[in-house]
Amino acid sequence: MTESDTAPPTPPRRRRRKEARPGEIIDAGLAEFAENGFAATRLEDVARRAGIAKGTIYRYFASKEDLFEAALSSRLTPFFDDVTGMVDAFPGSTEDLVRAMLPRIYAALFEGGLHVMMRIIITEGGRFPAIAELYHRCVIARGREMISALVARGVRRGEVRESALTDLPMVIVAPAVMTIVWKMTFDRFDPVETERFLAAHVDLVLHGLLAKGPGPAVE
Amino acid sequence: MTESDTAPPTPPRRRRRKEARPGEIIDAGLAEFAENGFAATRLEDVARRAGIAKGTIYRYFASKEDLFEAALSSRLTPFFDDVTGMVDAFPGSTEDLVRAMLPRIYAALFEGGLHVMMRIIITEGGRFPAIAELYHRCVIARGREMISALVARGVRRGEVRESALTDLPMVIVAPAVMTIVWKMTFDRFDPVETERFLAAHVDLVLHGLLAKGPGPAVE
DNA sequence: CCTGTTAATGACTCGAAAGTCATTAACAGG
DNA sequence: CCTGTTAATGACTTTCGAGTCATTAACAGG
Repeated sequence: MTESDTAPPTPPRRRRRKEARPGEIIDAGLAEFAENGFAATRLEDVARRAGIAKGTIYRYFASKEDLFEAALSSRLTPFFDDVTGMVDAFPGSTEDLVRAMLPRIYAALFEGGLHVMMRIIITEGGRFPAIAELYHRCVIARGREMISALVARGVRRGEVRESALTDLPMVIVAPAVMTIVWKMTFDRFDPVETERFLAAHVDLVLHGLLAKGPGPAVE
Repeated sequence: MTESDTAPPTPPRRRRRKEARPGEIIDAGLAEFAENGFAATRLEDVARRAGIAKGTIYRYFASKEDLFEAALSSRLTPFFDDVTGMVDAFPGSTEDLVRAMLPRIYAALFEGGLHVMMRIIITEGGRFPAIAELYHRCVIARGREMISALVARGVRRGEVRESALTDLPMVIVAPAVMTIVWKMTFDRFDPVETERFLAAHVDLVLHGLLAKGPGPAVE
């Protein structure tokens, strides 16, 4: 009240923010799509979540599907860039590398927002081949290269045995995928403790990969 | 033409088959739900696939959701019954048991129709808690018991080491879950060879579980 | 063959959500 | 302060699919 001369007491209901809108709409859209899936999401709800009117969405996106694709494309985070570098540059043993890398992947998934993306890809990927393909090219394929690099490096150093795993390294991250699926479906009545799950994952991978077995677990 | 007196030349367009209908509708419904998800499935399409009119569906099911739940409930196959028995009755080593069991699980999934069910649970489970809970109780929980039994038996026999895996045995089937997810989303442009995947899975699990490592792979 | 019962049909209703557009008002530039 | 541009609005139109129901015809039993 005392400062009603500097700031307008009633800020305008409408605001023109051409730059900020698309990003806000995408944020709201991702949240709704992750929660309800593509078909069951109402643009009315997306608009409400973004604090705008439904019509405004159509100033920036031609259709619901267009928004969906734009939203997913905008989040192809270059998460794996530095992790790939990490594999090559890593000074220590394969065991140490695994013990460093899996927690990082879990953190990106469950503390960062990546699992929201994964959830959408898993539930809708089958019905949006273009998006699945994009995601495959930008994230999955690079993740696989990273794991391949890890295995190859281990074999080179004589720490990792040759096996069926050598040419199918994706199997190594399967427990993380399972965790995502579990959280999507069963978590509310049978919750997963991510840390314990991660520990079991590390344990399985180390014993499964290493030629001589890992050292004692680090606490 | 020569036998046109025994069979009616023009079979009636309508046929009254009160007994057979529900099953046929469920089959058609499952296929459509697996393909499109719940929200995007049209009952018109379910009807066409079942070779009937849309109205007929409502003679047997009260609503789309009712059909969905009936369809999923009808396929809670007691697949794990005999497999659980198999664990306890198995005469051989843990290694042989794993080598027998994982292929069976994969066969049930990918040659039997179980993966269709899994696909629906994965994509829709989050939005249908009642169904997820049912499936969890009837399939997932029993699967976990089975794996637990396998691990416990192995520990008892001195073949399996104690580890973080001992109390989180689900991690052991994670590669199978990942295979389902992969087939749902990326298979069309980067197909998985199920056999090779299974081989890598067996390899990982045996090295990950056994105290002394497995014997040479059996061809 | 005739006839009553009821399974099956598909045109219809109705509601919900996608997408449109004439109107409104925020802001910039004069 | 005035005014033109255009971002924003929300009531409106359109589309689409779930669910209804009066009508039709398959079959059974007489």
